[in-house]
Amino acid sequence: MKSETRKEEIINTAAKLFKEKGYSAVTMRDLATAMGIKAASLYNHINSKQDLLKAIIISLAEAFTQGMNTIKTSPSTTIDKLNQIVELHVQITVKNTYGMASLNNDWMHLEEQLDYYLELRKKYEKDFLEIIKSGIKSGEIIDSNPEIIMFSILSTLRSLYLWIPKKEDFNSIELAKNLSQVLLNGINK
Amino acid sequence: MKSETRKEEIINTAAKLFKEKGYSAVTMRDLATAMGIKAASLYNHINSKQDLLKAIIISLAEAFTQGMNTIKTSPSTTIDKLNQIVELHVQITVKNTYGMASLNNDWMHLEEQLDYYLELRKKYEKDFLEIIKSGIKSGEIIDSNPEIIMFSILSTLRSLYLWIPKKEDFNSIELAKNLSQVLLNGINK
DNA sequence: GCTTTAAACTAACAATTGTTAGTCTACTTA
DNA sequence: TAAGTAGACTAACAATTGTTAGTTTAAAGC
Repeated sequence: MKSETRKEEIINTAAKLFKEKGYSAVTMRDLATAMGIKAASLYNHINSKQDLLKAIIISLAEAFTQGMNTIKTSPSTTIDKLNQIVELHVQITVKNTYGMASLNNDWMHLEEQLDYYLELRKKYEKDFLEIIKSGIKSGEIIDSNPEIIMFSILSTLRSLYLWIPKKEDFNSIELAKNLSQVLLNGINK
Repeated sequence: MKSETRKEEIINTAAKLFKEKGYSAVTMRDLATAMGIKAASLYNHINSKQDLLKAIIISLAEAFTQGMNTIKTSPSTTIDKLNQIVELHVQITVKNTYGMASLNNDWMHLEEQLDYYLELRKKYEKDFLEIIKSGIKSGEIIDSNPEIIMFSILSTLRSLYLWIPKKEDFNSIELAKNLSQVLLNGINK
């Protein structure tokens, strides 16, 4: 049984660098330096640069897919489902802030896995839109353009990685509550 | 007097490619191919790859700065100022969808101009936050965390380039109106 | 104490990168 | 018609890229 800890250390360091400069601008020598070793040594643990990106992005995309599946099949109101979606994004982003940058900005550099990623994303947005549409139908949310509603919420949630602070005392429950309030009820008094 | 048209054609093509793959992943040979010429020929018109990024980003950043200056000194209510900010983003994004991708994702690859860009961005966010805070003080908008309110609105506006359609019949006034409605009044009925 | 193994190293590779120098071609203008 | 110019070209460069091969080191397990 192979211990994965060193490999995971490399993946996490890679995610951090990818967030700072983007996948394409990070060289294997950059990554090695950040790990305190030589570039060639990386290959005792990983197969390729490409594989790092895949490891970072696909696991995140699958976490979102799984979360959405739970939410959409739950017997909740539309408003509550939207709250759960906010919580899902906050929770995943807090756990992997660096990786979220790659998911948002470097997915196009996936190669064999690109089609799979696009499938997952398409499905996620379809499910999201379905929830909004059914909320409009039931009269729970305003009868505005559903695409614009989704776009507005999703843009904010996808940008969370840029804003979520690194401090330890940070309260993710509080943030999710606050965010739901603003996203669902607006700010106009 | 040098005619700028060919140079601008190159800049626009570069912006388009930068949106698709990011600045670092686009080679000068990619750009040349997209222009239908050889890489070396590009240098009859431009100084460097770096200069292309600078030309794309800085002009946009300055447009936002100028727009914000107009808005913040106007004698409007907070709600109206926020409406004007939405309009500003929609208008600039419609005019330069490709460039907005670089502004959002490739600013860190600016070199000499990086500090200047960061200054402009910092100032913009400070002005934005000031508008929100004064709206809370005056009781126009809800007394929630101002950073979260700004983050929520700004994330949506900064992601517009990903969603705004390319079709000619697209109505940007309508989009701005719709977006303001959702961002300010929320979606909860 | 011997063997195995995880994890580092040096050296090198072929391909790709941004860029420069110098040249040719075809309009435009005097 | 001659001169100038905008804009393309070929050829080449030095540096950097991801990656491989083969070797050394030091700790763990028998």
